[in-house]
Amino acid sequence: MEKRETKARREGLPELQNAEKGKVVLRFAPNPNGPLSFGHARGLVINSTYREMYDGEFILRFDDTDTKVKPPMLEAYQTIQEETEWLTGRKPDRVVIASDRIDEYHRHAEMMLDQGFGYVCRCSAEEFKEYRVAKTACPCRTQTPQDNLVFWKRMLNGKFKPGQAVVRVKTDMTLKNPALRDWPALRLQDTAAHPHPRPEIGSAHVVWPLLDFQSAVEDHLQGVTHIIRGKDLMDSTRKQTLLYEHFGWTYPETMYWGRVKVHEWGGFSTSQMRADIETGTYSGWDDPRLPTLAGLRQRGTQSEALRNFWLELGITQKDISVPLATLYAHNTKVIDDDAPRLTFVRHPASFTLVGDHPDSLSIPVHPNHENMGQRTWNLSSGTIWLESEDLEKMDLRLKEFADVGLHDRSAHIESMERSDKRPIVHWLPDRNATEAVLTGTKDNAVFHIEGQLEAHKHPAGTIVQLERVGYAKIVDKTTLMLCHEDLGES
RNA sequence: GCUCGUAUAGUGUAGUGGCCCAUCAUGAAGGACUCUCAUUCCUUCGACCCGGGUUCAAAUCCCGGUACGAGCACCA
Repeated sequence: MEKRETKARREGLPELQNAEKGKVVLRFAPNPNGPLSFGHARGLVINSTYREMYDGEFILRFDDTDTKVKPPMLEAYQTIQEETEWLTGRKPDRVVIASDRIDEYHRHAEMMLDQGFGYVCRCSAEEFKEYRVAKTACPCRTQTPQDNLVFWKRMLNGKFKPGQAVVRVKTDMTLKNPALRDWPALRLQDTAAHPHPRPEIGSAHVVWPLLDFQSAVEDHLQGVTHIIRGKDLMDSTRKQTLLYEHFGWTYPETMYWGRVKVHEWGGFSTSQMRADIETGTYSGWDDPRLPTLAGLRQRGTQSEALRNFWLELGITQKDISVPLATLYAHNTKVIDDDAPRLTFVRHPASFTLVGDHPDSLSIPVHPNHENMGQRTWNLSSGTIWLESEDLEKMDLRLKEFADVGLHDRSAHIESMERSDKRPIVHWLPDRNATEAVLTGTKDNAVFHIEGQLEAHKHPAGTIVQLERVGYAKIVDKTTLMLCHEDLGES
């Protein structure tokens, strides 16, 4: 009987190992070389949800220690904080910027050299690779701490060019895993040619930590207790654990998730998107075709839907491929109850109403929620719009109104009550219609559909349901953005 | 090549030796409700990678194979 409890389907995320309520510290550390993407959302959602579960702390950390290969984008520091707040529903408890902490990393590098578990290596990358493969020590490995500190000062003073010297962590050249053998901790960057975009940093430093060192030291300094990240960083954990042993620290608990691919999106990289935006392939970071948070928001994806999506996937180490339909299903659940109904007649054709009918019509804003009020349509002109795709059938039921028969350009009212099984179509009196364009995406292309939109007072940003068409976001008076891909139109 | 990791329905996911002829969601098909091709509700379909072993008992433990992914960057 008690055992049924344990067998019941687990709800939400699994428990954290070694976690004490109120004492859990988590972090998410993106590179600010662009705004956040769909994949980043996983790190944000999982880590911030654990913060919630354990009443702990959540740190947003900018790992901006490369000025050349992945140069940070200045605006991203702000954007990412806003996006984090949007997605997680609150500000991070702490924000740490790695480039503000260079002195701290230098201090630890010096400790490492002084205590003899690190050394300044002057081999080239190619040379060292041979030593790594051969499992033999490079000549620099046996230098005394005194010598290492001298070389260190020379690194700091710009006496070496990038590539001429690097600080390595002494591990063991015979370790089974080649990735762990005397891994590099800090290197030189030509910050004169490639200054850091933050004006307060600029060209102030030439010795910069690599991710494994920076992240390891910072996690310790911030008291991080649990690290949950992609399994591509598993070797990172092993490297960092070796460093922690040297320093006499204890490594946080770790969990990993696998790769996620979205069927409809190929492999997008931040740098590739950046290039495509610059060449005009995409309109901006918020282009609805892009797998960025900005792009998803642009098309009306709710943060709650994104959270539910990632929580449902959980943190398995399996590499998976999911269709966008899964995300859309979550989004539909979130938005439907609040989405006012609106009529949008695509490719409209004008008809004249023939027959007796009232001058006005009242239709609920939402069929399931009377308290959302009524929309009132004005029929006095006797002219209506019908969707041209609906005209194949000559007998139609105008939704909420009347059965009509179509002859030429007129719609003859045959009955106000529903009298048979004729198809129900959406329609619009011209007095309540304005021209509008519905924008959507399909197969990485943008399409526009012209039509007549029902007059409304919803502010920009409102998610509405266009009856028989789909959910859409109101962009401005005459523009709508389709929330979910695939309309069968192009 | 070396190292590490993962393998449950179409797609995701629960399950850590007996409650499992396997959970939940999504998807597909059918139906109910509805004056939307929406929402809601109901029904049906459909899976433990392969081969050995341990055990009274294995999706669950062990070994081997296969497949897929990641790391071996002076990127993150």
